[in-house]
Amino acid sequence: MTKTTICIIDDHKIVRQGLKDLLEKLGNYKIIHEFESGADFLEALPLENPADIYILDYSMPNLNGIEVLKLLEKKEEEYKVLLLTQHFDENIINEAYTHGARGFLHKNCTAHDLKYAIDNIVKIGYNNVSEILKRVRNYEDKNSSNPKASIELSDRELEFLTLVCNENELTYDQMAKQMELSVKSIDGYRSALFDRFKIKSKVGLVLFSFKNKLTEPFI
Amino acid sequence: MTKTTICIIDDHKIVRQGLKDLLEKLGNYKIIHEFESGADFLEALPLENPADIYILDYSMPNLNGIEVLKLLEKKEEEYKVLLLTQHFDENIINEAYTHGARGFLHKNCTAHDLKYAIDNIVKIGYNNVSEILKRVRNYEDKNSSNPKASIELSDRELEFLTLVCNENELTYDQMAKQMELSVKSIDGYRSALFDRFKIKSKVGLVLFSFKNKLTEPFI
DNA sequence: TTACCAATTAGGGTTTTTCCTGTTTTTAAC
DNA sequence: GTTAAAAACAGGAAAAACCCTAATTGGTAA
Repeated sequence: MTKTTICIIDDHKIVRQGLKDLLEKLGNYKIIHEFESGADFLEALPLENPADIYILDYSMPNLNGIEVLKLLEKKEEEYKVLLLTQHFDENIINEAYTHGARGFLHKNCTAHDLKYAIDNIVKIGYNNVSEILKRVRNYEDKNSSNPKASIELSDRELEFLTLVCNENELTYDQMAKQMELSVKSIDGYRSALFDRFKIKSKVGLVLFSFKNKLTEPFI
Repeated sequence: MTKTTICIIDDHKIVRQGLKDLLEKLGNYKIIHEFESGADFLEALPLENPADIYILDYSMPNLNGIEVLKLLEKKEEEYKVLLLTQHFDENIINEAYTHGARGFLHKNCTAHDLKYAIDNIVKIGYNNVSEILKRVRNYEDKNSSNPKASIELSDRELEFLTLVCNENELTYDQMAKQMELSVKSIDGYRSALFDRFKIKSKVGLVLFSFKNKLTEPFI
């Protein structure tokens, strides 16, 4: 019986090791590739001997799992990706599925869950077709009326945003002094980001920044 | 040669598995206990055969690593704890050390880092004494002038805080309507929380709430 | 009953934020 | 150099946030 071949993309050595061990104990699985970042993985494509399934971590520095999925979508080859996450987040699941993820698992799942998901994906293509369809539909609905904000930030914008999200609770006046700008320039940055992010308050800036990991989280 | 005995406390099976595998491959280490939550671990104390070192995950549901450390401090027995974290956070490191952690590692460390830290802790008691002292001193300084805020919240306060941290970016006026209170009552809640949390702005409320996980994070 | 506490409401003030419509200065491109 | 785009700056006004002090209400403990 040929074994299911697997590729793991996760920045944590320990997680890679754990998965490897777990899977090989389950038998019938063989890890044939490992990458410690999304960038490394993408660079290595197309693989000479593709794996049957790609286990991809969501939270990685630089490129997170969703971003990797988006880039994979553009490739000609098909990659069956099972996304692994630390926390359970509806939005991430929805977005992952709309960008081609075949399944979704929490890192705290049992060996049985993992086996079940992998086998389903390899055999049927998806872990749970009806759930995926539901989520993709919902997510696209929401997005059509609310087009994705651009989150390209200039150095200066990032500096401003960092000050806004800073625990010192600076006023725009104080930010102006720190950035050696007039309050009016700060107001310009504020206004520009409000427009781009479709928000309407300082708190909105903080929430958006956290949600999109634009500034260093301290949590 | 007797092996160094280890206890692992981590809510993720995969991480436990990975650590176990990694350590046993390094030789000279033996995992003798595993717990999947801080609560389980604390309940099992005192252990019949204590481990030489306790590898504790920071981010766990219910009780995080710091909270576990705080409860361990009250015990008579001594537990040499090496704290593992996902993200690198100065505050967590500082707080962990002030509450008795012997060492600190990022989950993405190498097997060598892990081995080095464990051996140091078992032999010397601490991973890096001078760094720890520095951090503990700094942290206590900050805390003495800024005593810990009380984070007991009434139902109504929590409701208010939830609205503040809500993505809808409500004004206090709108919150008043939703909570069926006058703006002045809302202002009362605001002011009370500002005092208790030693903050001075709406953004401060959001940051504090996230930091202390007072409201449901969406991140 | 009285005294007290917490939650709520009020009035009225200052500061900050937000939102306009502009102008000037810098930078980059041709 | 000219020109176009981006970044910085301005005045002013309305809204919201912030900060006092104090009164009212309702429950409850002495």
